[in-house]
Amino acid sequence: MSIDRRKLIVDAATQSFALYGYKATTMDQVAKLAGVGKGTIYTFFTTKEELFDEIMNSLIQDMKRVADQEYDPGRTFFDNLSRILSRMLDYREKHQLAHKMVQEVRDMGTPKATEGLNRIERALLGYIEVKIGTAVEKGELKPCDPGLTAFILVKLYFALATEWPKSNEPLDKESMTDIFRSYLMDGIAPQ
Amino acid sequence: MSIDRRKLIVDAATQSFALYGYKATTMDQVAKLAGVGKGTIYTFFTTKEELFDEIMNSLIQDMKRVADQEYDPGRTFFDNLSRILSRMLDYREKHQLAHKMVQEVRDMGTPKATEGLNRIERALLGYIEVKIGTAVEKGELKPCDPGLTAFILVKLYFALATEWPKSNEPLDKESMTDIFRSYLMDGIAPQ
DNA sequence: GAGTGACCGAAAATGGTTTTTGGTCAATCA
DNA sequence: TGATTGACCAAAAACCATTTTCGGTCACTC
Repeated sequence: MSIDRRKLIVDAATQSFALYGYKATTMDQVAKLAGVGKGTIYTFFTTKEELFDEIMNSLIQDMKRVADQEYDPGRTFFDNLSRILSRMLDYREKHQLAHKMVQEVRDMGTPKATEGLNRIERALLGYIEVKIGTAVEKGELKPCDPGLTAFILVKLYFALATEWPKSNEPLDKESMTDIFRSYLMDGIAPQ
Repeated sequence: MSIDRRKLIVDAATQSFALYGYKATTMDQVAKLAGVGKGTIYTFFTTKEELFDEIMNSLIQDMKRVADQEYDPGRTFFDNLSRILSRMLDYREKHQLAHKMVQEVRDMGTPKATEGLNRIERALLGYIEVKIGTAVEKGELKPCDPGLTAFILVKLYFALATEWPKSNEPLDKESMTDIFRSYLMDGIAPQ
């Protein structure tokens, strides 16, 4: 059996997207990196977009794996939540491809990269939504709309982690957990 | 006493900024609209930016006036809060100049327009911060960092009002108030 | 028949030229 | 004589014709 050309292509493309971003990686470059003719790419993927989509799928799967690693059923919902969200933020910063996407969206607004980031966000929301459903069942949370609750928790976490520091002292992980607990678990009504 | 040229200029500039945005209004145009020579503008404002800044000051002052109008000391903190925030959102949509700024930032990212919107946001945060301080004093809220709390409340409100509808059914004003009450007043911990 | 790379049209980058624009200031009022 | 003006300037932006790049195809090769 000959070498797996498909894998060669996907690996080369992953590397190129991570290094140069979506817009700046060319199909010629991917072909050369993979050591295959350009035409060969098009026997596996009909367009550059489709190739990118597959790679984004893998990225999302990987993030899910990492999130699962962080989850500990022995801990409370909010503890797990803030650890998972913190880990996801970290992933976005440290993982080469994810980081490049963020940068490309910020600096050039490439539509396809934006779409990719949106898919990641939707996947994260879906993931948290499930965890919320479980927490509600286990009685760790009041009954609530899991979709809406996921949205609130994720948006708030990201706003605190990325926008708050723009005009204030950054919050460390523990403060974030405390804030989440006091504002969202207990509420800020007196008593 | 001759006509108030300064006012002529400010009015003309306000109209032009509202109609064409920051980038697309030229000092020549403002001069012509105001019916004065271009040089005259520079006897009152050293740069286009300074002229714009003064107009933004007026806008912010006006928003504050509108917010104050919405405030009713007889109502609860959360009721006032969500009515004020809803009114501010509405203002940004309906007020010609504010609306044009939002559009210009979205479509072209004009730095000076972005700065203007940031100033508005900071002013709003400051305004809410004061209201929170009062509410804490009156015992309507637990003691908390008013700056942080204002950030959380405003960010969450705007996310729910502008981002949530992108992939969900929009929330009407009453739902928003309910959400705020149940998530932030009472918290989502059981009991 | 799997694999390739020369080739194609469309889109984007390039760069040199023209136009616009924020800001100045000598001339001109009043 | 101090307020007002608009021709003027340099720098930035807009334009536009030309070239280059790039995603995708397909006749050819092995």
